[in-house]
Amino acid sequence: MDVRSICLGILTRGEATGYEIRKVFEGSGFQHFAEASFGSIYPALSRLTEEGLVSVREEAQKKRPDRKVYSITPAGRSAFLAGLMKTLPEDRHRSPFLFAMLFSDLLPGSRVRFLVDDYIAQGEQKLAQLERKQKETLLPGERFAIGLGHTMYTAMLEFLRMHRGEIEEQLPQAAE
Amino acid sequence: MDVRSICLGILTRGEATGYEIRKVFEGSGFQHFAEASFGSIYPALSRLTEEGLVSVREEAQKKRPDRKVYSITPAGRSAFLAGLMKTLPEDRHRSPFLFAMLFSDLLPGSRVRFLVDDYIAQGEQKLAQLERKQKETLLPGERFAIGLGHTMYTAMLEFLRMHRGEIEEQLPQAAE
DNA sequence: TCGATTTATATCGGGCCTATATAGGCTAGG
DNA sequence: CCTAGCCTATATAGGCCCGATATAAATCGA
Repeated sequence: MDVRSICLGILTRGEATGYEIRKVFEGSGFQHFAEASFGSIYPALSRLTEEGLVSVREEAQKKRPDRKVYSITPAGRSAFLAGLMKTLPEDRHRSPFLFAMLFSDLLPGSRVRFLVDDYIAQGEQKLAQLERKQKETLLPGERFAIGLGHTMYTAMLEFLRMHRGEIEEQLPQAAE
Repeated sequence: MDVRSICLGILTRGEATGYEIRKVFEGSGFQHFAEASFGSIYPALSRLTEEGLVSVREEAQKKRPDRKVYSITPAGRSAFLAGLMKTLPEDRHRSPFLFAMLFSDLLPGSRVRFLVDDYIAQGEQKLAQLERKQKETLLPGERFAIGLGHTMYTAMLEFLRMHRGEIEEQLPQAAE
């Protein structure tokens, strides 16, 4: 989803600063389907303000950068929901790990084993994070999204443990 | 993975045109972890040629645009493998569908049901495609990547069928 | 006490995608 | 038989987004 919609979506739940919007998707168990960087959030909020879809309240703090608290306007809420009524873009998944595994026959067996170990460890961390999140009070949609992530990471880890041997067993012609 | 590496990777398996590189990831069962558009492939191949990592052979066809067939050079092969030996970037997954589900409480129930139906249908198509691909002769790494995709899509579909009720049951305050 | 982390905004360069342009051949349906 | 749409094939421009960097002070931990 584009960063504009991400910002509007967060703001439907209450006012927030750019910094806070970023943190919602940072280490919070949502990264498996949406995220946005500062470099895109701040320009997006500026443009949304120009267009009247959000409003700003500047809290000039003593000796700190001005805290700009954004709120969604009625026009912004309409635009956000209108966006969700149009055809959604397709999912996009990028996995440098799986791409690398495509060429496991060209890599030293030790490298393949390391990459698999590392990927499993990362998956376990994300699973633990999702489980922590599941204990919090969540909206139905949030519970659903977290639950789906949990299911998929669990299935992924099981597959990795079951099938890693198929790419780690080096064929004779490949050098170790 | 960056487009440069994707191009080099394909070319380790044999020469190809930009058009053919694109097609490898188009409807071929690999889209769930890697893809690249023409708009990035052609510039990437030009730069790789300048850098000596690939070489071109121009086949001037009668009344057709020149077919530029690219081959990887020894330097290109080294650079590609060196890239796979460095720390890999993390996976990045974007799902406008799951993002929209986060706001299922703000949407009409009919819209939520439509989106879920559509997403399930798409998932079934991808699963069928992966199963067709599994019947082909594949390298171990390819079989592994396709198998993992199959496992995850299967788990995803099961979750969707089991839990869709949790977001489709509208709470009283939400309008239909 | 001093360094690291956190809060907080902003910009620049670069990478990648979408849409568009060009152009002729093939194929299926009317 | 014609023609519309798709396939092959390369290329560019505009725009979106990310990563890195800059700035600046407060707070927390060793």
